[in-house]
Amino acid sequence: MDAVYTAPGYLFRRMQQIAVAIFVEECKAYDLTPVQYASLVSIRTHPGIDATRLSAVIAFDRSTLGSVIERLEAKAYIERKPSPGDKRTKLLYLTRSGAALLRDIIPSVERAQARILQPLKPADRKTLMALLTQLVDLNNEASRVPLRAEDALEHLGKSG
Amino acid sequence: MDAVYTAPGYLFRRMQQIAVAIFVEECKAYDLTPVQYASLVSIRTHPGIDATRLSAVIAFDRSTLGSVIERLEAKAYIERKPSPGDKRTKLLYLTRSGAALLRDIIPSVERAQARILQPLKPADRKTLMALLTQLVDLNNEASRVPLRAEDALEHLGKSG
DNA sequence: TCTCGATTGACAGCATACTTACAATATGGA
DNA sequence: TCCATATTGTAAGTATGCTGTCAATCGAGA
Repeated sequence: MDAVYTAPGYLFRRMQQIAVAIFVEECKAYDLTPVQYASLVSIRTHPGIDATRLSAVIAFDRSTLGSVIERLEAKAYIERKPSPGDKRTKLLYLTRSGAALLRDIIPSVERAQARILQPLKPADRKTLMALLTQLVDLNNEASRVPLRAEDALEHLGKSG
Repeated sequence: MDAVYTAPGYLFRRMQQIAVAIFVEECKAYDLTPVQYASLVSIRTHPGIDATRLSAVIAFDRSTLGSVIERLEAKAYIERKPSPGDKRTKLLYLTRSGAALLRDIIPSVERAQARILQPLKPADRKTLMALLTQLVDLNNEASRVPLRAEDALEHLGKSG
């Protein structure tokens, strides 16, 4: 591993940084980070989810997510309500303002996601995304916080 | 962008986290992070480089790199010497101990890099790496700290 | 019912990443 | 030579991302 440039780990780090830079640039009018955006989307999909389950649903670290939620609450995009059944957990809900933000920001997010892959030919974009999706899925257990979307939903009301 | 799971940005973030987790696991005997490793490798390749040029050579943020260098110096893997020509810059060199560490850690790093791609079929690994390399290169200017390997070397002694 | 083990949110501590700012120093042009 | 401008390292402030730990709470089994 003489030069670092050909190592997959190095390239994934670079791509992550590029993806974040593009996201932030496209969404700068909204002052929302990629992590905050993903959290909002998942809270909208699963209203009343708690922080631990949210961390499993988006595969983000539980400790980190705590401060992300704090910031989202400070910006009044979500609110935390005590759980009736379990005094330990706090349930997460989008506020009206959070729902509105999500509606407004989506075009910018889509533009960002498109820009990330834009330099490749359309066929190559498809190929890369297919392989990337596969690789993330197959390596799920290797990450510190594996994705547990299904399991997490088991414990919710799970109407849908 | 209803579900976050299909967004390239989300997938690159996940892969980066997976790659770091695998690196750390394989290299835990050495207590070295991926960023610290990349810095050491580049300092070995370019002895006497300064921090600003190093940041361009590996495309890491200049501010962040400051503390990375501090930690590497604290561990005695590198040393900083004042530049004879320029009182502002400090030149970076591997110590004997840093060079030894690099020699020892390389098998673990190679194992980590192989493990990252292992779940894919060999042909798919090649395809993914080719597309990823292309995409990083074509998006170079989009990142906050574009790679400037060539330019950076211009200003050095540049024996090789 | 009581107790032990697990879960939850919170916190401390470390390591990237990025922004802005600043003092010391260099450099090029008037 | 002098001065406006740029560069370098550093620092402060914010945001992930991870490791621990802890108290409060929960749940299951004796």
